[in-house]
Amino acid sequence: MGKEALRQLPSVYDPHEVEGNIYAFWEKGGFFHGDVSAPGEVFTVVIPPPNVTGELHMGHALNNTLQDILVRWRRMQGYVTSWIPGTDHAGIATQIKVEADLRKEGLTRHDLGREEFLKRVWEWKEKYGGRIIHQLRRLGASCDWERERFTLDEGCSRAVREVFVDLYNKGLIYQGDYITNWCCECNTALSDIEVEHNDVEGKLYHIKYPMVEGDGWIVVATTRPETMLGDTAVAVNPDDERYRHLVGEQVILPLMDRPIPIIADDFVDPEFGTGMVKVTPAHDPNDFDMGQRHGLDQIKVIGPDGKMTEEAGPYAGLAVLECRRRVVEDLDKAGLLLKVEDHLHAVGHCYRCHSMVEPLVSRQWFVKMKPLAGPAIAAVVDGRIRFVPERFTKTYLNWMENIRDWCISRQLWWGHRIPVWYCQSCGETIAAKEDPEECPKCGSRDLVQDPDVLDTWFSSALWPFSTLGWPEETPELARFYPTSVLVTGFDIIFFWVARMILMGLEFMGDIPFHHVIIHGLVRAADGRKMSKSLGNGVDPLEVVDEYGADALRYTLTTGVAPGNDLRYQPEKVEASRNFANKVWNAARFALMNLDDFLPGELPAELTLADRWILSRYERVVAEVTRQLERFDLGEAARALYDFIWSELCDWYIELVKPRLYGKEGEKARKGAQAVLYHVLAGSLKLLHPFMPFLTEAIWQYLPGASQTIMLESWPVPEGLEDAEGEAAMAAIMEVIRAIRNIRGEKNVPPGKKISAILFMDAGESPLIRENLAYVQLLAGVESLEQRPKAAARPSKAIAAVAAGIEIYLPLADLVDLEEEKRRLGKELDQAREELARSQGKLANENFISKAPPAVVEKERARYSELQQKIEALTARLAEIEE
RNA sequence: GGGGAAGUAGAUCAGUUGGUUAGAUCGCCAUCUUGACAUGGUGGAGGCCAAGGGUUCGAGUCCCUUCUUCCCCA
Repeated sequence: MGKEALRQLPSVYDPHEVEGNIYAFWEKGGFFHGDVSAPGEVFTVVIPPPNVTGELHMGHALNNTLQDILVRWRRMQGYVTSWIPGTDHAGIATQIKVEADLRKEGLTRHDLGREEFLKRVWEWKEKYGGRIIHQLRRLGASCDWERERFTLDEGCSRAVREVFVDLYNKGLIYQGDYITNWCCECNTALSDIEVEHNDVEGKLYHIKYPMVEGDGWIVVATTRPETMLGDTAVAVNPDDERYRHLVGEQVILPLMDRPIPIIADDFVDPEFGTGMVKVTPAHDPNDFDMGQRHGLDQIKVIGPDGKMTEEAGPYAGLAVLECRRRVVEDLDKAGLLLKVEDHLHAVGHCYRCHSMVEPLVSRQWFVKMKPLAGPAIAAVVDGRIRFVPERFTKTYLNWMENIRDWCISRQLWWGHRIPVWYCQSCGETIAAKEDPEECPKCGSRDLVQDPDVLDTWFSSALWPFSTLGWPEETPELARFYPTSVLVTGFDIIFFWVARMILMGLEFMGDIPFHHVIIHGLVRAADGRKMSKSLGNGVDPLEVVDEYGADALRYTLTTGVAPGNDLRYQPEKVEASRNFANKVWNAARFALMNLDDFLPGELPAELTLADRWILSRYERVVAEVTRQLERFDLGEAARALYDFIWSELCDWYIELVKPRLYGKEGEKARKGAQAVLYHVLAGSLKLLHPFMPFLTEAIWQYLPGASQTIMLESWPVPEGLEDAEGEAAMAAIMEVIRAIRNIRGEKNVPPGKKISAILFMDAGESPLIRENLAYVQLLAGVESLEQRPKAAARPSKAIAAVAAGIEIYLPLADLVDLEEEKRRLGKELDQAREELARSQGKLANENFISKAPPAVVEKERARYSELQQKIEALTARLAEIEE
C-alpha cells in the first residue's frame, strides 16, 4: 500500500466497516478448525451451551469473550485448538415458550397431542434456534463451527440413552415414590437445586389439637395450616421434658376428626414455636423423612394441579391459598386458633417460572448420587481438576459431600424421553438403548414407553464427551478429551459443572476438564442484576452496533476480577472504544512511516529509547502471558492497555518521530522503523485475543504481513530486557515531567521553546548525559546546557530537582521570588518528610538485617537521592534569600 | 444456623508469593488543534486503603474482633 493510500486511512477507526468481512474471512479460511490429525499439544473447550431459545445477553457476551481470549491465545501459541459450540434444548424454558405461542391460538399442547406438539417445537427451534449462535459470531467467537452440536441431536441423544441404560443396569437409576418439588405452573417435578428459596413474609399459626383421652389439648405451630388436613402425627423432641409424658398419646386432628399419634423425633426443634409440630408426610420433605422413620401414612391432600384433593374432604377443589384461608377461618370459629404471629420463612420457588413450589409425593426417576460422588470429590481434592478462583472448590465440595439423589424425570414432552418401556402383559420394566419390539420376558408386543422426559441437565452433564462423538470411539474423542478449560458462571456449578465431573469420571474414566474458570455476573450500572422484569438489561448486540465488538469485549474483560461480579457502564465501553481508536491511530502513524520498510532483524545499534521500549515490551509480553496462564484475563488486558497507551504511544512514538522523519539520517530512520515495527506488531499480537477485529484489520496493512494475525505465533521474550536502559530512561522521563510541570504551572505556552540548564556531575550515568536530546524534544527545550554541580546557579531562574539532577529554567520574566520560595519550600517539606521515613527504616537494625538486601539497597539509594534533593533545594532557597 | 464475597480518590474498580512513594478509567480544574489520534496531548487537585486489635524490621496485602452490603447453602 502506498503512502498516499495510507494517509487516507480514516483517522477514526470504524468497526462496522471491517468486522463482518473479517469474520467471514476467518471462517472461510478455516482458521477456527482444530485438525484432529494435526500434531502438537491440544487445547479444547466446550461452550456452555446457551438455551436454544435464547437471545444473547451480557452474561453470554462475557462468558464467550473469556473463552475466545483463551482459545485465540492458545491457538497462537501453536496448540491444536478446538472450541466446540452448540446449544441446549432447555426443556422447560423451550416448552413454555412454544406453549405460550400456542395459547395465542387458543390451543394447549394437549389439543395438539404429543407428536404434533413436538413437531411444532422442532419447527420453532429451526426458526429461532440458530439465532444465538449467529450472535456469537458478531462477538468474534472463534468457535469450531464444523463441530457444532445440539443436546437433542442424534449423537447426543444416543449418549443420553447409553448413559441412562448403563446407570439403570448398574442400579444407579431407580424409580420410586418420593417427595419431590412440584411446580404447579410448569406441571413437572423439579430437582432440589431447581428450587430457589426466597424469604417470604408469612404467618405462624398456633393451633389447638385436643387430646383423645381427657379434655386437655396441645398446641402446634405451623406456617402452612392447610396441610394439617393431611397430618398423620404430631411430633416432639424426645429430649423435651415438657412433652415427654405425652409421647404415645393420641390427639384429634381438628376439622378432620381423625385420631393421630404423638411421636418423638430428633428432628423437632424444641425452640421453634411451641416445640410441637404437626407432621404431614405427603407435603413436607422433613415430615416425609419423619414419616418414613415412624411408618406413618401419607395422605395427599394437595394435587399436582395445586388444588386440594378429595382427601381434603370439604376443602376439596380449593386452591391452596384459598384453602388456607378457609381452614384458618374454620379453626378460629371452632376456637382452636390460639394466635397468629408474623413470620419470615423461606419458601421454595421454581427457578424457571418463579411460582411457588409444592412438595408432593409422586413417582419419579432418580439417580443415586453417593456412589458417583466419591470419585468426583477425589478429582478435585487431589487437584486433577482445579477451580479458578480456588475458593469455589469449597462450594463444590460442600455440595458434593452432602449430595442427595437427583430427580431426573420431568413431566414434559420436549426433551430426551426416558428409555423405559412397560410391558402391558406381564408388567416387566425394560430399559433399552434401542426401542424394543417386544417384551424380553413374555414376548408381548404391547409395550408402553414411560411418558416422561429427562432433566435437561442430564444431557448437558454429558456435553464434554457427547459432543466428541461418544459412545462411538471417534478420533476426536481420543484427541480432544479431556477438555482443557471450562469457563462458566458460579450459578451453574451444581447444575452443570458438578454433574459433568460425575459423568465424565463414570463414563470416560477421566475428568472432563482440567480447569474450571468461574466468573461473576454482569450487573447493571447501579449494581442490580440485569433482568427482564426490571427492564434494565443491556443488549450486547446494540453495544456492538454502536461501539464495535472489540470495545465490548475489552470492556467486559478489563472489568473482570476473578470470580467477581462486574458492572456494565456505558462510559467504560467508550473508554474501550477510545483505546481501539488509539491503537488504530498508533498503527496509522507507524504505517505512514513504514512505506519503504520490510520486516527483518532488529538493528545492531539501538538508541536508549529503543532499548527502553524493547525492554518494556518484553516485560509486558511476559506479564500478559503470565496473567493468561493464571487465567486472570482482566489483569492481562489492563497491563496491555497501560503499556500500549502510556509507554508505546505517549513516550516511544513521540521519541522516535525525529528519527522516522529522517532528521537523523537514513540509518537512524531504518533503525527506528525496525524497532517500531517490532514493538507494534508484537503488541498487536498480544492484543489480538482481546480485540480480534481491530488487530486483524491493522495486520492486513502491515508491510510483509502474513495471511492472518490469528495464526501468528504468540510473542515470547527474546532477552531484550535492559535494566540499565530502563533506569536511564526513567531518569530522563522524570526530568521531562519536572520541566513540563513547571511550564504548566507557569503557563508557558506549549509552542514556546525555553532553555534549561542541568546541573549534574560526571558521575551521572553516561546514558543519561548522552540522551538529553530527549528532554529537548519532549519538554519543549531549545537550548540545553549541562554544567557541573560545582558551578554557580543562575540567579533568575526556576528550579526543580529530578532524579538527582538539578534543573534550572531561566524564565527571567516569569520568576516571582516570593512564589518561588513558597513552591520550593513546599517541595522541601515533602522531601524532608520522605527522608525522615527513609531514615527511620535505615536506622532500624532489624530492617537492615532481616529485609532482603535488594530492598535495603533500594532504600539506601532512595535515601541518598532524597538527601541530594534536599541539599539542592536548601541551597536554592538560600540563594533566593540573599 | 453454616460458608463465601465485598467495603481503597467524587463515581466505578485494580492492586496474588507482605517491601509503595497506593494505581487506572470516568468525572473535575487548567492548558493546548505541536506533521497518528480532541474517541487526543500536557499538567493538576483529590485517598489516616470500613473500624479496632494482633503478627512482622515492614501490612491495603496475613491473623482475630466489630460494623455495613451482597451471594450461596440448610
